[in-house]
Amino acid sequence: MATNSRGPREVLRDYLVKNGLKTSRQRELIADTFFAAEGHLSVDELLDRVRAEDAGVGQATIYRTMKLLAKCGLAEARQFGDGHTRYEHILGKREHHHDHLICTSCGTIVEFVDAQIEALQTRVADAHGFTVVHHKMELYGTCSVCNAAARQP
Amino acid sequence: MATNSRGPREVLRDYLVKNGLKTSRQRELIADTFFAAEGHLSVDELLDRVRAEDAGVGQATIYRTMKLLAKCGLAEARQFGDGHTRYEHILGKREHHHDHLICTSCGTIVEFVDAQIEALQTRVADAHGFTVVHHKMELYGTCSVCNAAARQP
DNA sequence: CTACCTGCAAAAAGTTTGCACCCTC
DNA sequence: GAGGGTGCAAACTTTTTGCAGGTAG
Repeated sequence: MATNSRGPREVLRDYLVKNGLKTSRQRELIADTFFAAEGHLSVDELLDRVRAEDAGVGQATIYRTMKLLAKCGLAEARQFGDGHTRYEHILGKREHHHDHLICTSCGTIVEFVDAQIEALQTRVADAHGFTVVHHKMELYGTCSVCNAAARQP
Repeated sequence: MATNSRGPREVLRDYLVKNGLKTSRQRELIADTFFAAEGHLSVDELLDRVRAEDAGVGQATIYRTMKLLAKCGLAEARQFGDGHTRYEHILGKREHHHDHLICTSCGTIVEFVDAQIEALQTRVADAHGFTVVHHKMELYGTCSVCNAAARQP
């Protein structure tokens, strides 16, 4: 139960210790910067923000650290097809996994969870002999504001 | 009504003529090879198959032709996060939308549709005032073969 | 002091583009 | 015959890797 209250830094440290790895100024800075940011950062964006704090950080370190964060369950890589890998933070979201509603008109992104859908996904996977580890679901359309605007221009 | 019975070659030709472009041996070979194959080919795979027929085809031609097929609504590019762009044929699948189960171990991709999930997606969207136009759902995990292999190495 | 970690730069990997020649229309 | 199409190779982009030197434990 105390386990659930650990923050990113603690989860990272535990993982490092457990695997004989070391903490470093850069790793903590990158993790902090990543978790301080909203939503889905590309490696470029993250690098910019990290360098605003410490201009000496190399891009290779960002790549290496993000893979590390992904391995210890703190981050997840996402591909939106624009050629840039983006990372999303998922700490504490394991039980509260979320999906996305994306407004193609104004760009608003709403997160949601639907237990019934999750259950059905598992059922579908079972039917095909798959064991699902994670999933992505994105619903694209127009939000209420844009819908209203379209009706009364 | 005759419109719906046009095959890929006809759709492609129409598009070319309409846009002042030209047919070519390579374009038809690539389109034929692509449509003769089962779903989700990477550019590499497609290039191999095309070269089995005509070893002289350049990879740039594959890239250019696939973009062309995407433009005329015959194919759709997809990114499953393994660093390879894959194309899926969508002719006649407009009404038969489907989602994907992806094996992170061997790369197998299974298509599925689940009406209940689709219905629930609409319900969720409604609850947030969204009107969904299209969506993407990908379930990542391990397929039955890889599950079995993992249990008995 | 012994790994591990970092920054740099070179290397990979995937995709695009410039160019001279070829082929449709 | 003119303008698009092709193959080749070079250019680009994004990510990975090799190395020499730095640093945590």
